[in-house]
Amino acid sequence: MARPREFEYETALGGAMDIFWRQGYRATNLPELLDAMGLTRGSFYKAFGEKEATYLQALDHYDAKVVSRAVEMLETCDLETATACLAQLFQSDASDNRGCFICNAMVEMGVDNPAVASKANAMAARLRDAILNVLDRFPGTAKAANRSEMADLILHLYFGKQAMGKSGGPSADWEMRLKALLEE
Amino acid sequence: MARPREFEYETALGGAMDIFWRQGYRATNLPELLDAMGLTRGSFYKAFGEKEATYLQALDHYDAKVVSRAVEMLETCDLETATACLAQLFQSDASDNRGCFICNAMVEMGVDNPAVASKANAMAARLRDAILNVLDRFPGTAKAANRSEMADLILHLYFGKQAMGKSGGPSADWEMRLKALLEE
DNA sequence: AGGGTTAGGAACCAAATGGTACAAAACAAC
DNA sequence: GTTGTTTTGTACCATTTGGTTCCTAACCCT
Repeated sequence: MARPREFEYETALGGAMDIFWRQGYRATNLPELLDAMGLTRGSFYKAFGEKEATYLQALDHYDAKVVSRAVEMLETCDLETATACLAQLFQSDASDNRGCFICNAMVEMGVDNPAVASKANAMAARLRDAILNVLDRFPGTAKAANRSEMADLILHLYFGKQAMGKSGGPSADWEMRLKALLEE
Repeated sequence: MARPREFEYETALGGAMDIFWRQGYRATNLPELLDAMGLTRGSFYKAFGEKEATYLQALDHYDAKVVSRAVEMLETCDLETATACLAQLFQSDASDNRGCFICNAMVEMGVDNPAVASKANAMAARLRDAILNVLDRFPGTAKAANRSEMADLILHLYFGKQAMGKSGGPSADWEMRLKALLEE
């Protein structure tokens, strides 16, 4: 029918997610973005449209890949490793301090880009629900009355840690902290 | 001796702080910055040098004005209002969701600008010490053994709240939360 | 093999970017 | 008022920005 593309859409989108995640939207110019995606201008604009649309798609990709994996991890963890699982959420899993894409997007784009804010809020809500799910499945982990509050608290701690981590300050043992927080 | 300047340095710097705080570094272009500072190009470059140097100075200004005021507030609050004072830290004091300049700077510039990261970390440490000071002055507010941990926890909650606030998600009653956290 | 269709890539573009040059203007000292 | 010094504002600049054009290449189908 026609010439087939020489790249995989998902792979290229993954590259876009990586660089937007690490550098943010405005700090990433087109040449850098194209390089990260392994594309040339022509194919990029044909397949992805504009830079901003690609950023939105990168957020969706983050939702589908990274957030979903975290949610799944929290849904399948067992009693013994509950706090460890929650703590795993906190440790940044990359050598560079890319932090959390949701947090980065909220801070950089949240104010004047409703589409970004909406997606970011939705992902944060997913995370909150998954945390609450852990607390609900293991009644010992928190007082029944305010499990919902506790989930929100942990979510806020998570965002705080991710934000502060980007400037490379001192880090902490979050498993111990969460254990102390939940076992009172 | 010579022609006097027609603007007040501090006032202009305050304007720079405001717009960098609200919009971030990269999202603020020179015309916007000049407008916010009430300056024209000529006087700006004579008095402030480059855009980046102005950003650094704006951070110092934030330290001297905003952070210092918060620290002072925490140092002078009394027992009855301890949690209220801490909670006051959390409420964003502006109509636009500008969040916290320290948090914004960490997320936007922390990774690839060591000067920004250093200043931001120093301000965060000041905030942490002031929180710890409150906990120390009022032994009832937290278990003695881990007051330092608790201060760090509250600081992280603060950053989390400020980061998430920028995307305008649902907010919460932080005075009640802090009270619950400290009175266990 | 040829036609139809889409991908790829380089050249190109207008606009916006941060930063500079320089002449006019406003003051102080004399 | 003249001189010396610094501010101010405009015009200007090179570079970078995101985005488009358009021609060629590659593939499928018949």
